[in-house]
Amino acid sequence: MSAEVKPLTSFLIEDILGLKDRTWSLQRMESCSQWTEEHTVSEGCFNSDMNDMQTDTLDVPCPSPSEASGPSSGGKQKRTRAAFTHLQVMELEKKFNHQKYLSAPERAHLASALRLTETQVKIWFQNRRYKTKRKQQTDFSKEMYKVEERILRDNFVRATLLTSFSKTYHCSPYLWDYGCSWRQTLL
DNA sequence: GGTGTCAAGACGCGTT
DNA sequence: AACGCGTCTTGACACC
Repeated sequence: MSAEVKPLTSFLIEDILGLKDRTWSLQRMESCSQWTEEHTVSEGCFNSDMNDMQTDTLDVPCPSPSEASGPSSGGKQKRTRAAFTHLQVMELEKKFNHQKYLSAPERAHLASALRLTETQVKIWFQNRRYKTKRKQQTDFSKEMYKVEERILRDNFVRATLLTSFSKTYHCSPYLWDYGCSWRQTLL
């Protein structure tokens, strides 16, 4: 790959995926140079069938704590956070958009194709479902807030108009049902 | 330093 | 008992 192309492809992928804020992602894209050389970012870079995926172009993720090598040299071991590559996240998202739950064989298949552990795939889907639910809840809350706000505003306008009307025509709006009706009354 | 994101930990629950 | 799930929290990391 030429030196001019690499940053551009990296930028495109980060821009499309909205992941510009991660410096490690750029570094990881460097190691996916073979992939960026041969493909453009669009639907169908990989076949949806994971059998056809180019697994050799996938970067290896940072080891999770459980996978971290060797016992700690006394005391608590520093927890490390695995950072999945763009390609791994892309494929996971693609699968998630297609189905929210995976069977055991599907999970095993996806895990081996993405070079992740089954647990990592399982946890990713778990977190992804929770994330979706949380977003739906916050969106709903925002919508409800807007509705309530509109109702309050409408009520205020109605009350103001009613007060103005009663003052103008000397009619107590609260006495209409008690014989006042639309007749003028002396207040 | 505060904040947002994300993988993983912790916990309780239901199912087999 | 083992497993997967939902839910919430934690710790690492990046950005401002």
